[in-house]
Amino acid sequence: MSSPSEEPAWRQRAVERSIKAAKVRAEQRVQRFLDAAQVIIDEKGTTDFTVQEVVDRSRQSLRSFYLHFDGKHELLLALFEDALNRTADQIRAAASGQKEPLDRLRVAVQLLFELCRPDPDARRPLFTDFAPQLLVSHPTEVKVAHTPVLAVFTELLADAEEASLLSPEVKPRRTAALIMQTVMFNAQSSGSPDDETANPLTADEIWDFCANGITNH
Amino acid sequence: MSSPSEEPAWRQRAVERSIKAAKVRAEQRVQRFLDAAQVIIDEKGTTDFTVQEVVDRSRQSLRSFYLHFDGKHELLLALFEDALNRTADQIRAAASGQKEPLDRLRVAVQLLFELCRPDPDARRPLFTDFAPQLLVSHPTEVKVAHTPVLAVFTELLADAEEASLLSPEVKPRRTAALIMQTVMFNAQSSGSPDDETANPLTADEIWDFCANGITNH
DNA sequence: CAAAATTGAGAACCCCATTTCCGCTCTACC
DNA sequence: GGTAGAGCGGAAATGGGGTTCTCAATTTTG
Repeated sequence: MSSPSEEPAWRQRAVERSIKAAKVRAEQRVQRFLDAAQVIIDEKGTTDFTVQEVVDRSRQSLRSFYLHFDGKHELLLALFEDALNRTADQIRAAASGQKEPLDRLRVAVQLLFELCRPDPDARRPLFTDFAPQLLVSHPTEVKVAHTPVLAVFTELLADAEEASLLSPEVKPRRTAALIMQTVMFNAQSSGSPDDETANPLTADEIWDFCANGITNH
Repeated sequence: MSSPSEEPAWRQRAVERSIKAAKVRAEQRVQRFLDAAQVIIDEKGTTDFTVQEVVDRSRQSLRSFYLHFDGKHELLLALFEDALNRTADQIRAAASGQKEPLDRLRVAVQLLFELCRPDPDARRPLFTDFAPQLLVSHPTEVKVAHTPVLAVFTELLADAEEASLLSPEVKPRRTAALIMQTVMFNAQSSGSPDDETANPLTADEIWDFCANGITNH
């Protein structure tokens, strides 16, 4: 009786109009939570905040928080997705500065590497803290969040393939995922650039590794 | 007066004898905790156990647990180290079955990949759960725990280098770390083999990636 | 304006790691 | 052989944090 297929269009529209206001309000509240969380993260340089802090900062209530989010993890995922979207844009922009497909790819790899590297000064614990944390608790959602960055690399690889710059067995889509994860994870466990330990992996090294492999041919 | 330099050797020995028994007892208790934890992990196929469970299983007490371990993380690290030691041995053994240096390396890469891949059937959540979890909380210790596996790959790469099979710019030690992490991390986020999703990365693919890179040369 | 839905403020609940308290037992040392 | 002390089991207590619940105030809707 109330199946969508039997709902007259006019009713749909009426309901929607009625709901729109509420929807806007809800979105505003959600945004306030997100903004508050982002501010806290920027301040503390870590994702070790409590839900209570976010609630206080956004001048709302716990009740409201759990009304809009399924839990803390959804908040984290939302922030993570935002960050990855921005990152994807940033990488795309940087890559577009190069003419040659392989140069574009190189720039993309090196930038992603620098962005994911843990740097105590730069305030971006999204990758160094969120990623591993969420990867444990919600691997599927994390993969989805990676999509925009993955898309950039897929494009870049497709371009390179079209220019016959890649080995014939390289499949752009699959290799894009391979490269992205290789770069991101290796960046995270390479000490920060100013670390004195023996392992400050460089962006060049990782690019050489991805591009040329290790064999002597 | 009680400085070590003034302690006569006979006293040192006497004390040591006296302490040895206690030490053995302590080691046995520690081992019972470790065994209990391992059993629970094997049963549940996850590392989501509580300290209380381990205590009950080992028929000891919470008090005793915190007397022997600084906290849950030490227990996890201990298990993780054990697992990585066994893994290193296993890889070394498998690799030794091959004659050619590059074949040994390939076998090592492929085996490590399979071992780190999340397989619901195989009971080894050490890599899929521990690693990310500990990497967040105790990155330094995790790196130390990786040492034995890293050593295997360093040897294999050194062999290959000696046989002039590697590109000249490849540094065995650094590249070993690069390969190990690339393999481990990519394995963890590649769906299990029987997964229907589009991304069941294969051991061959990751080997090709590491060995040959992506460029067309 | 009245009914209904949304919020706020805060207490309450739960899970779990970690600590603490109280006896008991076994070891070490005289 | 006996006694002080360390080691230990059992269980209650503490504490941090996420999540839920209660109730009254407020806003939105009709």
